[in-house]
Amino acid sequence: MAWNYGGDGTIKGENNMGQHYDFARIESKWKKYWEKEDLHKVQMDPNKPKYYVLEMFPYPSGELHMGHIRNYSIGDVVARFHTMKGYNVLHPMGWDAFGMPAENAAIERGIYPAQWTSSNIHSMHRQQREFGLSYDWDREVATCHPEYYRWTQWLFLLFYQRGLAYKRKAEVNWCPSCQTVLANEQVVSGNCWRCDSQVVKKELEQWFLRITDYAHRLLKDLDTLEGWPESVKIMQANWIGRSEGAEIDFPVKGREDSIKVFTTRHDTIYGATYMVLAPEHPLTMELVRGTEREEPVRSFVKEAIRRREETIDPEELGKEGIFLGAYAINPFNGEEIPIWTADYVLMEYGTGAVMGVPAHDDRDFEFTNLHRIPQRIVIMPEKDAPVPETMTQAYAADGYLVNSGPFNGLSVQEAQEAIADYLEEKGIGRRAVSYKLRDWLVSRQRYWGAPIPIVYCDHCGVVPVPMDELPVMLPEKVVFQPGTISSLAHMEDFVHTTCPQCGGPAKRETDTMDTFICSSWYYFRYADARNEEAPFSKEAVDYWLPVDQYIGGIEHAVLHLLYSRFFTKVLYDANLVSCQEPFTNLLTQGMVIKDGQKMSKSKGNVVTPGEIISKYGADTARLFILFASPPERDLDWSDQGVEGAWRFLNRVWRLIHNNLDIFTGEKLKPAHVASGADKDLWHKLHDTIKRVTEDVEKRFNFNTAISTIMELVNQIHRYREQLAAEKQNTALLRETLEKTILLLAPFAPYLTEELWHTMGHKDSVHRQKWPDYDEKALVREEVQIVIQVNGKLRDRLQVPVDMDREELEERALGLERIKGLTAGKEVVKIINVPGRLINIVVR
RNA sequence: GCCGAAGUGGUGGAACUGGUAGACGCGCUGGAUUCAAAAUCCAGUGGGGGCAACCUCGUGUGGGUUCGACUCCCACCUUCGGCACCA
Repeated sequence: MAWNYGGDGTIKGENNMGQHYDFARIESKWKKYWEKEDLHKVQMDPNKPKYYVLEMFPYPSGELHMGHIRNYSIGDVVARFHTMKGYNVLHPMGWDAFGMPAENAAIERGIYPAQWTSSNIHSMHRQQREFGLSYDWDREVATCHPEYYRWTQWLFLLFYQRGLAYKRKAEVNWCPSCQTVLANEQVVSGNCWRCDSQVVKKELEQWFLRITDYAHRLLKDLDTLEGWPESVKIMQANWIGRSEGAEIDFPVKGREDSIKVFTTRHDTIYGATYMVLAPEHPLTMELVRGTEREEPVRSFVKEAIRRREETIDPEELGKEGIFLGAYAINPFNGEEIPIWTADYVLMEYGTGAVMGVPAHDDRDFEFTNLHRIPQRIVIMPEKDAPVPETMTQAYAADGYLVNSGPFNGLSVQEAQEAIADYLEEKGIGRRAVSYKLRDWLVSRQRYWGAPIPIVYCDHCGVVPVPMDELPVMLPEKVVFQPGTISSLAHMEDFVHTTCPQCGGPAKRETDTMDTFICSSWYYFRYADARNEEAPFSKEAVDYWLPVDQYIGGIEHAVLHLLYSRFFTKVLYDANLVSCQEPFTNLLTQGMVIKDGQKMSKSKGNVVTPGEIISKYGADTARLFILFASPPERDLDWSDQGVEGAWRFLNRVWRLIHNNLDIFTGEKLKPAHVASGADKDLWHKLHDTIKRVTEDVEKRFNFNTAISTIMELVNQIHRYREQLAAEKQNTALLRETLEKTILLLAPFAPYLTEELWHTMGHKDSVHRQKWPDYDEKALVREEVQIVIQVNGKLRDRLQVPVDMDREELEERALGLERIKGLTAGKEVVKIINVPGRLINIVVR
């Protein structure tokens, strides 16, 4: 495709109109130049405002895909733009390098995970360089390197010291295919987030991080994240799931115990006709012990738990339950209500016990219908309305209390206050808040992860590895063991160790950490990536953090993004960082799709970055991706669209090369803008600068930024073609062409660098200042006014901007077409939007 | 079921604060250039009507507010995402 070129980059031959620019030569030339010049290396500089732009680091799967390229192209424009704007820009890249695929590859191909990962990193790193991404490679990190995971382990111990890491036996999510446990966030509609297998429940002793301690702050601080999409904040808020309500103690008849329930509808307390305990609730078996119901209840509980270990299809779960033969006493009216156990009550939420109010809760309504438990209406939508005998569905909305003793007549809101006050006065309950968020399960029964730095000693029990003995090295030469136990557990050399406290024999923890821990702090490490004394220095993170602009996929809305916020708050509390939120602005990019579907090998619709780069080069690929749609939306891949981007860049190339005479010869004087065509071009240039600046800076609408530059290029072409050569203003043309190249530089870094030098400049285009626009150039002398009659467009007028209102209206009314439309009618009023339109309202 | 986002030409998308709907690109049609092609350049391109000037309809559907609505309000439909026995 690229032939017929001279060594100096110009096109040879008589007709140079028809050829394409030699992207391959240009891109390899400038790539080397930039690397030699360390163009993208950054250091702390207190004299410059900092800007930290970050793309979510990738898992090193082996090859970049278009989603990556989109992610990096967006980040690169933001980085380059801010550099040109005078910021000290941190733009790093690294590898989320622990995780399952490396183990699978190891088993399939007989290659160690470390080797496989490292070779993947190499090839992806090379591709990233080809794309001309402005990373400071000196800060590159990989989470699987001991120099990195040493500090991941250090942070785990920090959490441990602060009481935020603990081990407990719990019912946890187990993925049978990945052979490991999963955090709640990693179960998507009952399936494993990674392999989509159905997840089952298992009771295991596991490590947790106490994220629930931070539930309140994680929720509250969402309000401070003005630069985040509403949708992500809502998803996090729903995930944290705060509910306000009350805890109420129900004494058990004939016993000392009482049952504590959590409810958000304590106003319906007089409607409670039964009580339900979760099958695992400690009182469930206790209440039936030694009675004739012990056996049936035991088998019910067993069965309920067994069902959870098999399939979890909420649709199939009915409302099974069994009466325990015991009664609770409603502390408000002394009524005795039967106590049941049922599998629709979860031990993990609230108190594991609920009061059943069938008349005002859909689930309770269903349950009582099934098990013939009475219902009692205590809320009516209207005050003083007759209370019906029966109902066909529960009434869960607002209303007024009935059948509720002294609280009758109160509204739901009033009753909630009054009843909560009453509970607290009598000491039989209290206001309470409950969260859906659970502690973060971080143990993984996998080899390829950061070892949890804990040893178990027969004498001393659970002992953390001292921080100065880190890292606990992951042995690289692993032999994989099929089965349910991590391969690490089979490595005797790893397992057997000595106790750091007593020196006696001890065993290491053989579970590794969830890789989401590794990715919860990497953005801090970039600030000080080679620090061997600490995860990072306070000085470095205080200078660079928080991340000003974070860019990545929406799929991490409640995974990585929630965990990272949690980590940041813990590090803040430990006085290691000064920010409470890690990411000031968040951009969630859409997917890259083709033919209406996600690109995938099985569908055969994959376009690889490699093939695009060899056919068109990096600039074309980047330009197309940024032009085809705004970043948050899905991007429809189109081969013809790529062709369009390619054509445009060639058009820019020719625009410069066909005007070379302008850039050589004598130094040109400042532009004198005289003729109408000059003024139009001058205005267009400054209008373009303004619009591109705003599109990139405020709106991230790179598609419209690029289309605006295209319009400018089209206008320059027209100017050259329609004006006789001697009438063309070369000074204006030169300024226009130079600024066009500057505006395009963040989008097409290679081509613009080449053309910048072609124009005679010696320094890199990427070290230039972003062009300013001249307010004077934006002021038009004439404007087009739209003339409407009754809101319909009927004519247009070209008038001086300063024409006064009366004259303008007179002119409008005098237009032939308007006269025809207003003849014989009464002009009711005239709307005048200055500089835009006149609307004549007639009757 | 609950929460959220989005529906605009043949197509990707634009219209930023209620003020010219369809910028820019793709595709298509016609023309220039060429022996011919590729490449490039120019012109046209929402539907219907008219020789034309123009008229008329048109932003998922139905209402409403307004001089004026893709934009605001109400109801609904479709698609996509999140949550889902959370008391």
